[in-house]
Amino acid sequence: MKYSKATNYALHTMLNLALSKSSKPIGVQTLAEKLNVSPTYLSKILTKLVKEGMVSSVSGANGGYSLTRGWESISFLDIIFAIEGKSSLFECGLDHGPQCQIQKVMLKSEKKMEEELRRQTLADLAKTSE
Amino acid sequence: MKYSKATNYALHTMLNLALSKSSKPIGVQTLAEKLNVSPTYLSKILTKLVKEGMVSSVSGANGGYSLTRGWESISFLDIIFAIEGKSSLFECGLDHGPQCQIQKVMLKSEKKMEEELRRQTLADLAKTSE
DNA sequence: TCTATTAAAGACTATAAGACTCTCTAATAT
DNA sequence: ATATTAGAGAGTCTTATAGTCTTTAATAGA
Ligand code: SF4
Ligand code: SF4
Repeated sequence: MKYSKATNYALHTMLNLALSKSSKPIGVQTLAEKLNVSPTYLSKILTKLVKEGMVSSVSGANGGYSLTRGWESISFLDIIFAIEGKSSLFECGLDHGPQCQIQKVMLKSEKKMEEELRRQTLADLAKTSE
Repeated sequence: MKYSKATNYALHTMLNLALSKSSKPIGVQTLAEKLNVSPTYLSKILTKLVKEGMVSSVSGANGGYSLTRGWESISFLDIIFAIEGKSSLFECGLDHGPQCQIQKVMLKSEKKMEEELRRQTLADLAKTSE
């Protein structure tokens, strides 16, 4: 069980966008170079972020990507969910009701991690990384 | 990012072993039937648990698997680590030193989950599941 | 000592998910 | 119009998971 590389790229890209003071959008070409990853691949990741409303994009010349207003409060969890999906890490396929302790424990521990990831915002990250 | 099925099987098998009052070891055949999984596959999972010292095995007629002494204090985390390995969920491959906030956050959140998983023992599970 | 039984090991196959690439279309600034 | 840039979709490559099959080692009991 590992985070996907896409999540890694997404986190770094969001940080790059947050650190860019420019008001101009940044092209995927530029962003991809910093991460040493192919532009077309990063493009798909960015599209997911756009669909979740954390990033806005503009096509055409001088187009590119930029963070949406309110970006400061975007959390690590938001970014991770955008890429990995929101479903639980543990799924047994069955449902043996409330007497099932296994799911209860697995779910609770997962929530603890999510809680922490929700607490960390992009603003925090940008502040300590600049 | 999902837990593997093997982890699921391991947790259920450990629970089954804990609930079995019999002092006789239980064969993989029997254990596999309960989970509806092939005996040879479950066997590999059990071997991992044996190697971690949580389960003891005896070959030959009337052989099988049983929990080792001290099983009550085995935690969910122990079982999960035995199957999934102990390495971090987030690995970027690089090391940009202490100013890297991304790793810091990811690692910390992971630890929160592990903390919770370490708190839950097999004894707790068996008690509330019998 | 022989045989049935059971775990362990290893090679192998199958399926699925992740990590891309390529090509084409749509939007937009100049 | 044209150049530039994002988006969408199909297709490929690689890796990890999931699982099978076969052989060997250990042990109980006849
Ligand atoms: S006991 Fe819980 S975890 Fe296990 S199969 Fe039933 S619902 Fe799933
Ligand atoms: S900044 Fe941190 S997470 Fe990103 S590549 Fe460097 S060490 Fe890894």
